[in-house]
Amino acid sequence: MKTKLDILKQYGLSVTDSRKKILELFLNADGALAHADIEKNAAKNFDRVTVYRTLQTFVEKGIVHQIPTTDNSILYALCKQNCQQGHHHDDHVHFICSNCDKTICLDDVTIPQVKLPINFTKQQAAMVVTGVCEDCK
Amino acid sequence: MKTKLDILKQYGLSVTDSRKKILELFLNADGALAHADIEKNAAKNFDRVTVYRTLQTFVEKGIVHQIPTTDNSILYALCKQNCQQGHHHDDHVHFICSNCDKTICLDDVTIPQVKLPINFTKQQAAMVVTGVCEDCK
DNA sequence: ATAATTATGCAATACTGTTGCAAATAAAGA
DNA sequence: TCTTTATTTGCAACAGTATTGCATAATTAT
Ligand SMILES: [Mn+2]
Ligand SMILES: [Mn+2]
Ligand SMILES: [Zn+2]
Ligand SMILES: [Zn+2]
Repeated sequence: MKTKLDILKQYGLSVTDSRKKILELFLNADGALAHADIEKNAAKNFDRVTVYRTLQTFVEKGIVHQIPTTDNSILYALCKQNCQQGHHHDDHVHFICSNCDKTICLDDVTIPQVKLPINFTKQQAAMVVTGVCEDCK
Repeated sequence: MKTKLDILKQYGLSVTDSRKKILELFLNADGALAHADIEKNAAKNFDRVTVYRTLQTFVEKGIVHQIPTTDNSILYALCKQNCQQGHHHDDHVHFICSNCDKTICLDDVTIPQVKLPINFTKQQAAMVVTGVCEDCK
């Protein structure tokens, strides 16, 4: 089984308390986390700034990916595929439950292709579906 | 031709200087606008708070819709279809150009259906594609 | 024209995110 | 293991973003 420590080393990061703690939060979470969630659960011991910097590092390294929202908050979730430095393979759909507010990576639901107008070139695509999740059904 | 005034009346809003001005900005814009854009162009005369409240009202009424981003900013764009109070028909793809940074409503590109896992119910879907736009090609 | 309703501006306040720098910690090398 | 080097952290200061209550001003309805 892959430990927090393994993951940090695998991505070439030095192993520190805050990184271990924040990574643990992701491993135990059943949905995506907002900065505020992490701050609430981890920042008792760590400075706010450290949380910002850790999340930024994790995104850069490809340990977590970001999920866009329309409420001025970014959500973060563990990358499950083989994401690497500056190259995410985050082609799955995200689901936000309007009842329990959890955001879930639907790792098996691939973002469908779309035909863009002529002269538009695609680099990345994100898809967020809102609705009612299986638990709230 | 439908004027600013018509639009405001159509949605049951009282006609005020700030609403007219902000609506004008949207009508003249060739892409989506961030709060900051509006503040920069309109807030010479209006208070910041008024911009917040106006955008909120426009979203509620269905005059503009929001576009999610991963940079802690919300973008707003005019609704072109028949959106109404609390019921947006915003089923088109949004395109963010990584070169010129403009965000464009691809009104003719419909968000494709996705098959959700069992016991998940869909309410809304948003899709944001990044890449290079026709002007920057 | 007047009254009732609604929107605005202002001030205060809270929340969110960034930067520089010194101290602390971790990794690399002997 | 001890020492050196590189990296990370916390703090403080600051800038930017968003929300609220309330008095005043503007708009709409009568
Ligand atoms: Mn995901
Ligand atoms: Mn749009
Ligand atoms: Zn739910
Ligand atoms: Zn462009």
